[in-house]
Amino acid sequence: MTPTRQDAPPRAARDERTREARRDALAESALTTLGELGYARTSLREIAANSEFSHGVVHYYFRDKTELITYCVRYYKARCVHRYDGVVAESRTAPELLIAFSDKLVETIVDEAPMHRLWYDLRTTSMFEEALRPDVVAIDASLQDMVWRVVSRYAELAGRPLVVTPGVAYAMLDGVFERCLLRHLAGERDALDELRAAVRGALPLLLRAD
Amino acid sequence: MTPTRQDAPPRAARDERTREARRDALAESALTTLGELGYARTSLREIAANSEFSHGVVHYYFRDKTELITYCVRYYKARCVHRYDGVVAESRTAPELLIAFSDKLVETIVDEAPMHRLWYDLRTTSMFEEALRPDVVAIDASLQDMVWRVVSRYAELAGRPLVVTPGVAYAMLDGVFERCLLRHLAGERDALDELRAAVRGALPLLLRAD
DNA sequence: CCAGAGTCTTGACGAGTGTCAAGACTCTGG
DNA sequence: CCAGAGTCTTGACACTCGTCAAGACTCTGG
Repeated sequence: MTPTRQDAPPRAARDERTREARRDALAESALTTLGELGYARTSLREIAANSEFSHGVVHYYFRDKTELITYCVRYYKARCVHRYDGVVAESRTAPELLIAFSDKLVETIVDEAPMHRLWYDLRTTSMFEEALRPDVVAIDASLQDMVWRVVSRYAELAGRPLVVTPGVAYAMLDGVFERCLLRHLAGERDALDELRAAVRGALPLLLRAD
Repeated sequence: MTPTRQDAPPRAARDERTREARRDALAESALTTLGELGYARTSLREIAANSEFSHGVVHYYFRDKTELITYCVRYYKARCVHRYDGVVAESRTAPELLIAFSDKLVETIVDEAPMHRLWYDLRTTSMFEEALRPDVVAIDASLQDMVWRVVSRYAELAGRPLVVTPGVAYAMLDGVFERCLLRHLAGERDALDELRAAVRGALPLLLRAD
């Protein structure tokens, strides 16, 4: 066998890597577009216009629109489900974690509002389109775990047990977050402060009364 | 002046009433269609197909699609915001109200699932389309009031004050409800029982510890 | 340098959309 | 019974969409 140079891998392998890079680039452009327009109004031409390619190239890297969207959804998930792990790891007391977590929520609702509304859009759309449901359910479960890591660590630091299930804890916090996102997008000034206050007030309620 | 017969009002008045009846009939058909397909995939032809009229008639009674949708949204609101008033009026103790309210939530999530997912669809869509936002915000406020009537009456019967604002109480319950709706639509059997249990477990948390 | 595989652009297609105009139908006042 | 206002249907329009085929461009192995 002819030995291959290590810094020049065989053709197929290199192609596979650039191919993956192209798919990721298209996914980035797609996510930008989806965050601006929403699922229903996002067209392949608009996605391509937000990329460096023309509209036909999408079908060169993805079988159809559904495959692109699915790829985007998974791409998105991989990027966001560990958003609060730092908060969990670095907080030393329960009040400290409460403050860091609520601040982080406010930060992300400001910095990543389009991605958040896209997620709610996809989740709602999955109530009508079964094709989206498996991926949405998987992400929802990941988000529930993410919240549970925060909440259970909070309880641990507080030295008091939780009185809610992971599902209910996630649903409650998510409800608060979604409502504040809507109000923030509607331009309500105090939405952010209320989110912070709401979370700081709500988390202690999930602990057994001492 | 020639007196008009009381059981035969002038032409214009009668026309106005039948015109209103037509608009309501179209709104009913539109809501059915919207609940089945969602906001984005509902077309005027599909709405007309679910009515006794042809597709052109929509523009005879509504200026454009937006006016029809707006009319539908308000029509929907008027029908649903007093859903739990009976529960509030008839319950005599806090535990009784808790049971009646949670049962009613389960009942409506089963019987009116399409309308509920439509509401979430509209609310999410309003994050992208400003035209929908005023009506959505108004309905959201009505729903918050609706929940607050339940929750505050519950606190009153329990003889303990609430420790959350109306907005947070609504957001938390709505989050639990939305999550269970999604799971119910996904065919998860225990979604309904979990909704019931979640609400019965959650409402007491909103009262000051005794 | 050149053939050929790989990559990307362009333009077309059929289906579906909101909108509207022209005309057919219906009902009623005189 | 008839004219005309009111109501509804039909068919067309301009447009956008996902998809795909034909060809142009790019890059590289030999």
